[in-house]
Amino acid sequence: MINYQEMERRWQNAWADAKVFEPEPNEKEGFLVTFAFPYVNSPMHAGHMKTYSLTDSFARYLRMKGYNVLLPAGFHMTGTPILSMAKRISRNDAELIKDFREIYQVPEDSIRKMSDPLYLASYFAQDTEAGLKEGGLGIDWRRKFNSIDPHFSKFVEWQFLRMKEKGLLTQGTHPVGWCTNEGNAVGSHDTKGDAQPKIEEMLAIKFKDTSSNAYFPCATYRPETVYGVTNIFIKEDSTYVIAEIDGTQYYMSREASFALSHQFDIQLKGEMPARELLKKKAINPMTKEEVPVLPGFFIKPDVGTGVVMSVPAHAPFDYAALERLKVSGYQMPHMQYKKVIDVEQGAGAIGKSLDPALLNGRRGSVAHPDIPALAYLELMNADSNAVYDILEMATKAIYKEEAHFGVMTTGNYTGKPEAEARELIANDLIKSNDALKIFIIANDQPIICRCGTRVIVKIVSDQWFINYGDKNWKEQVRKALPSIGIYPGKLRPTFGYLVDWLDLRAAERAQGLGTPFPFNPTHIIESLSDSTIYMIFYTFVHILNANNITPEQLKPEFFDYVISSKGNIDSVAASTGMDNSIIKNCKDSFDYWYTNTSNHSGSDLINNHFIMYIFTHVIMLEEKYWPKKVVSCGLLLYEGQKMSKSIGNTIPVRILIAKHGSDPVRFSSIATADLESETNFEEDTINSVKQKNEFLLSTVDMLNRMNGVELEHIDYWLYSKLNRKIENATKQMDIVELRNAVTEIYYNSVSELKWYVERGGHNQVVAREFLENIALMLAPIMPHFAEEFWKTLGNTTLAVQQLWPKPNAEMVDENVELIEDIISNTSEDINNTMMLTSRIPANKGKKVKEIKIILAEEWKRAAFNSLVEKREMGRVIKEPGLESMDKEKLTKYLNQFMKKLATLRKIPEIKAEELYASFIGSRDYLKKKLGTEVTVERESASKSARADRALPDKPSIDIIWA
RNA sequence: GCAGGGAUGGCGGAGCUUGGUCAAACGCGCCAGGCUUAGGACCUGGUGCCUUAGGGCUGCGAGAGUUCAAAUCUCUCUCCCUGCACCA
Repeated sequence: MINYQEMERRWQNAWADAKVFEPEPNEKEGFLVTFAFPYVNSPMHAGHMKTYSLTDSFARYLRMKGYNVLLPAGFHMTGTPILSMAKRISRNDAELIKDFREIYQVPEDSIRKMSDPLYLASYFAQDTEAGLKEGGLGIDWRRKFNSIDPHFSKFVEWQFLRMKEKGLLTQGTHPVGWCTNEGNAVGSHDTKGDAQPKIEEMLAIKFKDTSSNAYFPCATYRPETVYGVTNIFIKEDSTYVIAEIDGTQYYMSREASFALSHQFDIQLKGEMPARELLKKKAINPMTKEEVPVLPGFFIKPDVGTGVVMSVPAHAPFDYAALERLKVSGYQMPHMQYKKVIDVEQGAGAIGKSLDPALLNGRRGSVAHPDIPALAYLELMNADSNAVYDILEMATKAIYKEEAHFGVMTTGNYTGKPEAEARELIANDLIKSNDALKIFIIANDQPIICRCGTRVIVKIVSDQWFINYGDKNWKEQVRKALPSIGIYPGKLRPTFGYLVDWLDLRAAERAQGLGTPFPFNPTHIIESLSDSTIYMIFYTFVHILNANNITPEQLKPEFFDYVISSKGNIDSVAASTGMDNSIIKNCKDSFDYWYTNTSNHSGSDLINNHFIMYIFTHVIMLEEKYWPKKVVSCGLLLYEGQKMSKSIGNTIPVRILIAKHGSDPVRFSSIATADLESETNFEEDTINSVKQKNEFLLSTVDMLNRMNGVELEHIDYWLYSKLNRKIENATKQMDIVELRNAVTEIYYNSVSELKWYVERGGHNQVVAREFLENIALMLAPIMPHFAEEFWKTLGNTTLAVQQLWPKPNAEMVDENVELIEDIISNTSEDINNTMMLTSRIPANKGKKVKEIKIILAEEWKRAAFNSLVEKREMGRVIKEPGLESMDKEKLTKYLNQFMKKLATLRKIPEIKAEELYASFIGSRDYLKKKLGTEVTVERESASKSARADRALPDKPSIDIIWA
């Protein structure tokens, strides 16, 4: 049994001793391979490790291909998740502490200290580093840094300085989810249940109170229905207030006045009892009609403004509320339900958007086409008394239907599609000051901050953005994209799309660890924005460290010189106080490593990190330093399930490695699915890998027993398989499809080796060559095992320092492989046939005495191929070499193919004699396999009645029972 | 809603770019046999349906089409997954 822990430590030490992973520029071509540096707010789990080991494997592959490869690593500590983790610890969050204790096995005293975000980050950084080392990643640790190191901050400051000069930073306002208690923006990691606040825009249309100067701000998603308004709804048992915005007074619910106070400058001018409001009338700003205010049972005071305009013809809730009021005897004026949108003009049909299962065949029989809201309810076999869910469903359906097919039948935009009219009307209303744009949290459930406060929308002003929407910038990126290798290639359209999609992006935040934003030092640079070109820093950070360079010395002109080749070295030396040689060293190092890069990350980062990485490189660097490869790798499932804390299956990878060893874990995570797919990590795979590894190691004993000298048919076969394998595996490794490569290198090899032995292969030289190549090709994926295997095969060098095998095309021999296939197929055919014929009554009680394998005569292949080519029997008969044949024999043979002529393909050149010799040589094998006497004969010499059935690639079989 | 990706056997998952060699790789599961005190592991064979000689039939989300020939090309439909931003 392999002791993985012991073996892996041994080889990790050997690599360290040989300094394999501490490269410096040399005469070879350099290659900088990076993975998105770990975010250290929790321990690394198997999902993270998948990306890292995949990157390591690719780096190892490139190294064996002859590149001088650098794989560095650092840690990401910027931003709020670390902060919010620390806050949860200081709040004594029982759930989190339990996870840290039980899943992550963090010691008690460390947990306590984790209320300090810096402690927490450095704890997990150390833990992650240890995990990466145990995983055997070939990382140059001399270059380690983290994103809040003062040296690195200088680099980020330089980046933002230059980006501002290029005009790529802009200021503006934008809505964010906001916690009023903590006073900061909240993302999903700040909320209970990790819910992402969904911010949506609504319009509050201003209906003027006829008896005062105040307005009813009616919140709506559908301003175009303003033409169909019959009344206004409020919640009669809620508290309303008079809120003043910019000198204008509005009636709104108390809750709304609070939520909107972070979007507008609101002055409260006192309460307004709902019963007073119910006496009022208001003017529809679009139609100038006077409408009453009524109580609506469904109004939620905490959504929008708590004031809603009622469009009973198109809104099932409005319709239901009015009808219920009528029934309850509420004193109300006569009103006409006005249909303002028609779907049939737009090729729609009322009810088309409803789930057919709900309809029960009622579609088409619409009783009230003039009141779509009612029509929908009727189709669902409901009416104004419908329960909330039914009303909700009807609302969604009508909304969808009308947005899709609706055409305006009233107003300024009569005849226009509803979707278009909505935009136009909204703009008109805002322009004429008849509406306000408001934002709401649109999630179905209220979003609650971890501190317990309900999250609202705040408009942040003077916020700095990176303007990824800049036209010229986008244009440059579009030009750069075709020359960037994207793996998997399938993602190229996505990247193209994202280039168009990416727009303004906040560049700074009020909270979190990180680099102060140079143009507003009370804020920090947003955490994705400080990590777009950080790979540059790896190329010279170790030089800075070794020479004790202080952060203050890292002036912008230093980075200008090293990265952008601007300025001259003497003046940089003078202003920074650094030696010329150090600066030159940094510049040379950057130039050398940055010409060939490959950046790897999980597929979840495509639409932020990856795309920002490309954008920023293109704008900040000379073309020769632009990205060369980006590799996105699919996520990881654990035993078929997404890793998630709530399921409790986030497995810290160190625990997995301690249990199984790194190589089996690496193999199971990176080699069992193709690049873009989710890998399903299963312990079963681990076990089967371990067994195959044991088998491979044991082949050495088998080798030692081999004594063949002459090359035989089966040896050529193994050579052929080997070289074909090398060629295929290389192709797959080049495009980072490790799974396909592994199928070739590992799974197929094991079965080929078994076949080789089973078929009597016994040439030590051939088998050793095969195994050595397997060992080398496994080295990128299971580096420790590969070393062990390589050594066991008698080598004293390190596999990691060997070159990747080159295929020898001349050793690929289709003919030999084909013959082997024929032998194997024949054996299977015989087996099947024996089974079938054993059931014949005539054979009852008998045993197979002998099996005759009868090989076709040489002319049969020629005649067959000629038929495939000529398509006519008549022309085949006249072929030179065939024209002298017995016509009857020839046509009888060809006749069997005529009805399938279209599907036939030529049989490759196999010499009948060669096939015969191979079958003769395989007699022992077949005998053993079939457990009976086997004779091989030529068709011409056979006395069997079945002899003439022999085909060129399919010998005739005659089973003799006795 | 918009965008991208997908739908293959009991399951996972190839193949579909370049239509035929595809009843469909590889793996798992299942069945039978061997080995074993037993189990596990391992080895052999089988695993759509039918079949008394290597054969036939049905089949790759649904439907239609192109073709001598389609899992593979075209069109329509249904369903599923992912993302939609200031958040790592």
